[in-house]
Amino acid sequence: MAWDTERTKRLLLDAGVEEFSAHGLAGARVDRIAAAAGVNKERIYQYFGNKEQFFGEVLTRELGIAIDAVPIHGSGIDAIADYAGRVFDYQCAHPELARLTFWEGLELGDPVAKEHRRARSVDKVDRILAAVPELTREEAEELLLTIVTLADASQALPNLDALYTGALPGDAARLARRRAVITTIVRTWEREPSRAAALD
Amino acid sequence: MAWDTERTKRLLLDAGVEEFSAHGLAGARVDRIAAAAGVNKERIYQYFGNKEQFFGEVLTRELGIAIDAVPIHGSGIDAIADYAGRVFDYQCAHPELARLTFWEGLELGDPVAKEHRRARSVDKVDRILAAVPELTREEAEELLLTIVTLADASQALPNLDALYTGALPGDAARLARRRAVITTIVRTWEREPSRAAALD
DNA sequence: CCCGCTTCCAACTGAATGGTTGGAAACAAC
DNA sequence: GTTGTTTCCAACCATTCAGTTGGAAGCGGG
Repeated sequence: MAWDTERTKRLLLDAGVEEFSAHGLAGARVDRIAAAAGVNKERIYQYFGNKEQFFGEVLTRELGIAIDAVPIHGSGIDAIADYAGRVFDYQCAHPELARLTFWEGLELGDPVAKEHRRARSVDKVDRILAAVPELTREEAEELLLTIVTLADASQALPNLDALYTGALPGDAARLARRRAVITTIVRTWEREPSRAAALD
Repeated sequence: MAWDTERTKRLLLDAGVEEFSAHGLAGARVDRIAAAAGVNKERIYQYFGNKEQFFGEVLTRELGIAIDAVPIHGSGIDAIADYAGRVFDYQCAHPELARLTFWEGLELGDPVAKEHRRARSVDKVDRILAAVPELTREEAEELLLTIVTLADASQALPNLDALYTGALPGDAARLARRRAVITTIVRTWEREPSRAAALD
């Protein structure tokens, strides 16, 4: 077979998603990633520098895929509620992503590729504002943060779920209920004149 | 000085809070904990078994303190909103706790001292139901989960905050706004006839 | 003051782990 | 088919880490 370095890189990134999602940056084992990818671990250092930089690449790739996969459509608060539901669905389908995001927050503090991701976030906020012009920018920011936090947490923190609802992991009815809670919360964003007052 | 094993244990637990909160279970270093406590690390194994059990003790103690520190008072949804605000304040004052909770969710999956904590959660839900009898048990559970998730996340995940609001860490005005968002969300729980319908 | 018991620790160990290296094999150009 | 370059890997290395051990020092009881 001919050289196919892109394939090798992709194999490593795929294995990295699994490993980092499961164990985080400190807990991940470079040897395991290489073995799962069927590639020598030296390749990781050659292609990506070191473990931490590699983690950054993994996270950046997954985040990029996710943000493109869930666009905002339509207008009105229901469009945002619909968006929130689809964010939730995406997280359910790709639970690694929420875990990666949380590992990043805990282990790194400062986000990787900060500028790039910040720009993307501003873009999302712009789209929310375009869909619901009544909101202030700050309200839209808080709304987006709330959506992402709740959707991510429901995937990444099964412990809270088990504790507060007694739910078993993978309970579909539970997931549907949680989804409904989130979309309902989003819809309240427009019906609350007191909200704006609270944000003086 | 006389023997004071309780003091030694407390020193270790205190140092454990710091270390585990900062680095998680996998990232924490037993040597660092012992050094910070001014105690030999062998004491950890003698008193607590191993690193993971010690982590469990640390988390259980902190959680116990926290749950007692923030009770539910009064009745009506405003009492719950007030409770949510105080949960938020407590998390701000003790940011280690949220991080410990998140580390647990990511690294352990299954909660430590599950039965005990589950019972305490049920008790909290009971108190919410007592304060707001119109809620179903499931609604109350979702409400509590939402409160805890949002309050914890705002402390444990500065990366999301930085990304979506561009806030610098430690911005007091930002914190106050976030607090208002959470209490406002709580208050919507009673005004939404559609919520019950959504939870068929 | 001595004896049994507990608390404490310096030093050690065995196993992983992140990262490196020297060279073999695949490839392209000529 | 020879040369130069790039991809790839087995084996290696230095370090770090969780956990152990053997014994010193503090303690209460007689």
